[in-house]
Amino acid sequence: MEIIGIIIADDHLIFRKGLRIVLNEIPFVKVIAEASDGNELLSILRKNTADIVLMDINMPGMNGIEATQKLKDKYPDTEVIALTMHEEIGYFNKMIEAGAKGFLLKKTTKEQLESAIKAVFYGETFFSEEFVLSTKPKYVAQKNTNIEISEREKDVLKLIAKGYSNQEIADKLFLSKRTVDGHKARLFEKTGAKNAPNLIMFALKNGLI
Amino acid sequence: MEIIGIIIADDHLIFRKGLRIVLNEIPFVKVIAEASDGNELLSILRKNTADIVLMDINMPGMNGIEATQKLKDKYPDTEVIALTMHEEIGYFNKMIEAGAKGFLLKKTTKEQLESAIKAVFYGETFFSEEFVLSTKPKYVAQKNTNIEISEREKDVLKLIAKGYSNQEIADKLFLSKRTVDGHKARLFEKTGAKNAPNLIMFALKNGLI
DNA sequence: AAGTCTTTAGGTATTTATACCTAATTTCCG
DNA sequence: CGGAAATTAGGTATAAATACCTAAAGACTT
Repeated sequence: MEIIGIIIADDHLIFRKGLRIVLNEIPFVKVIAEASDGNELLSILRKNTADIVLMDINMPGMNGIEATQKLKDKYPDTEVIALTMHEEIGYFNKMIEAGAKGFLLKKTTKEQLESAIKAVFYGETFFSEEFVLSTKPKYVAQKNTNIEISEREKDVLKLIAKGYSNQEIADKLFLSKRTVDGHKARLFEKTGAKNAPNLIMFALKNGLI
Repeated sequence: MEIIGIIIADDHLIFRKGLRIVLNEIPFVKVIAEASDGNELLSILRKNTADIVLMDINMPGMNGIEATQKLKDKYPDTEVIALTMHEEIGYFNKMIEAGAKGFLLKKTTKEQLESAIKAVFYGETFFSEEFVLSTKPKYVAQKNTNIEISEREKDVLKLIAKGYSNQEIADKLFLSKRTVDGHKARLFEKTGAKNAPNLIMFALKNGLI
């Protein structure tokens, strides 16, 4: 059997180490590298080839969804298996759209990991049972509430959360106050929030900040 | 330096393995055993003595809070450091009451882990920064900046979060708008928030709503 | 090359929020 | 009972936010 080369992308040091140990126990698997966020992953991929990336979703800097999009764009032969917490199940939809071929919960077993890696390597998909069972209704419900917040809008959002006025935000980002007004108006429109406090509620509930 | 004996209690296989690897890199630490839930932990303690238990909160069977209570009851010299996900921050008080002496997020660093183990072993307490920032500081390091929010203020706070204007809140609570203005001003004063969005941030971080 | 999206920004008007005052009831605790 | 805190609310001002407009430059896609 061929050796399957794997890269781990996760911001948890402890999780990375543990995953590496478990993967080392699988004979046909070789761990090539570890990345602590999306940017590091892409930088590793410029020098190394991997068959599969085991990808966390919630990472600082570039998150798993964005990293998966960019990865599939540049290296379509490298497959992605998402490794998520139960709480991150809401991102299922986005990860699938980004190109992930497998989904496992972080409290997976060695056996399940082995099956998922084999399946995805040979062109199939693999979803852990817990995932399929607990996502189906949410998958449908999530689709129409799929909100895309641009980078600049996120910048503004974070500064609103810190308590800055539109003028102060404009000064910090070297923009006109009117531009900030505009970004904010678009945020209201996209999220359906009525005003700034409501927007913050929404953003925190949906993991936007 | 003495060798500090540690038991890991967590239901995640991968997390246990990773934690063991990281702990093995700390020279004065020895991992005695791993338990996958509270019952297994207590059964291990009947045959072994440990200085510190690194305890997950959310485990099947007996959870971390109950396990900590029973452990401190039978083995008062064994200290507990909680290792939690950010989402489990709400159990902070219960774990403290149960007798935990330290709190770390699961995405902790080796350095923080080392500091926490040393501190707790020598009779002190250790809380990771994120915990201190996002929980009520009444238990943490004698900082008595305890914020008391009255019932009426909480009512107003919740309606702000839902996106209502001061006038709308007044109508809903059968008050004058000026009264709502007043409650809000007091909330700003008490929390140190600059404005409404900032207040929502604060409230959510501190479990006020 | 055409079209879309993002980011930028201005005009104008209105609504809302916030600051800094004061002060009357009510409620609760020692 | 007495005093502190909570709840209520008004006056006056200013600052800020939000609602509608429009529009141009740059990035990105097909």
